[in-house]
Amino acid sequence: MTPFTPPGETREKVYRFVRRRIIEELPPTVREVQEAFRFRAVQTARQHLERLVAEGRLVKAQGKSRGYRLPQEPGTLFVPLLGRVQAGGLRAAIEECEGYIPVQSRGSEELFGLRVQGESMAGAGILPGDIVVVRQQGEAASGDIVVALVGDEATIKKLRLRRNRIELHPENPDFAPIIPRADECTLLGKVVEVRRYLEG
Amino acid sequence: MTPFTPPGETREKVYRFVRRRIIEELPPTVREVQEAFRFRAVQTARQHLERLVAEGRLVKAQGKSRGYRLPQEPGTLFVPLLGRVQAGGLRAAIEECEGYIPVQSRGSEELFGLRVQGESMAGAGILPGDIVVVRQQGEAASGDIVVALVGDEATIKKLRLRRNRIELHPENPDFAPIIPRADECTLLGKVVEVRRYLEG
DNA sequence: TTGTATAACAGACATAAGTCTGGTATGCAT
DNA sequence: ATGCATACCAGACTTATGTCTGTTATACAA
Repeated sequence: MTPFTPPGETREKVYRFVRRRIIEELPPTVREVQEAFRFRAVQTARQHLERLVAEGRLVKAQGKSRGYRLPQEPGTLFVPLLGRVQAGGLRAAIEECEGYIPVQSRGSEELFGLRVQGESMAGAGILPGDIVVVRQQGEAASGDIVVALVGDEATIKKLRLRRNRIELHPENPDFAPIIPRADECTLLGKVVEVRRYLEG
Repeated sequence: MTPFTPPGETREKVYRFVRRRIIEELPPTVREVQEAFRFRAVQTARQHLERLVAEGRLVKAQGKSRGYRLPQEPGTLFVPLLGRVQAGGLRAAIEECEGYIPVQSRGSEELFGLRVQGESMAGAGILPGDIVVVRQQGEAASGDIVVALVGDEATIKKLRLRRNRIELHPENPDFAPIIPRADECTLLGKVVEVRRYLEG
């Protein structure tokens, strides 16, 4: 009645199935697992699931339907994609955003996406049309790639902290560093991700 | 018995509650909505939910538990992130993936993520450690950036179609083009997106 | 052999959760 | 008033889903 299966092999497949389901749509019910693997008994699916919980590979909410979850969720959130940012208005720019893009994040940070204009960071692999994902913060470390409002337009540069001033360095020999006065430069945030869409 | 509530006000709150629950953890059951709003009847929660479905702000899977979902609005899907792909095994590599990343997609395509190794595409802004998102397809156009299995390892190059052969061009003068025999080269897919995580 | 462990099955029970019928109260337009 | 719509409540029915008890089969080690 029971064709022999190597220990753990089916459980491994069950784990992958459940993980995929949790990430892509909805955690499966015990019976959905049963059906996916053509088990003739619900209990077979349940045993595998409970075993995975015991091993710490899944966690569950006792008695709740679709209660199986991954131990630590990836945490995806949608951030506004801005076309450009002009003087005074990060707030305004977010209001008038082009759309939203999915980003993985621990959740408590304020992020936005910004479309890159110009070649000044080409040496760092940041090209015109790329999208940078920016975490809003008022300070950054030397060497960070940042978005700063200089004059009345936002720009992406590498930050250098000097004795008593800051410098914004392009990564392209055709461009010169910017050395702004403190009162004409606002740090909007730090670039945490770069994206390039090659289609559409 | 019924303190008057402005039309639609509660429903708006229900919508926000459900949306938050769907995005952050798990779609709520009807009774969970009921309890969240202290409705004394399940039906009250149900009416709001069904109304939201009728308005197109939610979709539901009839009869299934936790069946309320957001309309496919963001069109986001999670694709497996592969460390490396070796001879024969895109299937195997997907089974043993490192994790999943969120990608925007129309849905019907087979995508995967692949970590970049080597400097050979630096000229196109594709650097070591970057992640390329690849759409699986057996053919591509001249000029596309593709992932191909040459020998026993996957490589990322720009495709050139010639009379009776193909060429795989790096974007870096330090590397030479690859001109594979047809039987030793398999096209895995086309790069549709490039990502670089600057933190973690 | 015996005992133990894993994998799977059979059939049920209990509860969680979706669905339904009918009712009350308030506001608004006719 | 009458009719209609919205918001809400009561209680039940049905199905989905989690859980339980007990059984069979195979592999392996003492």
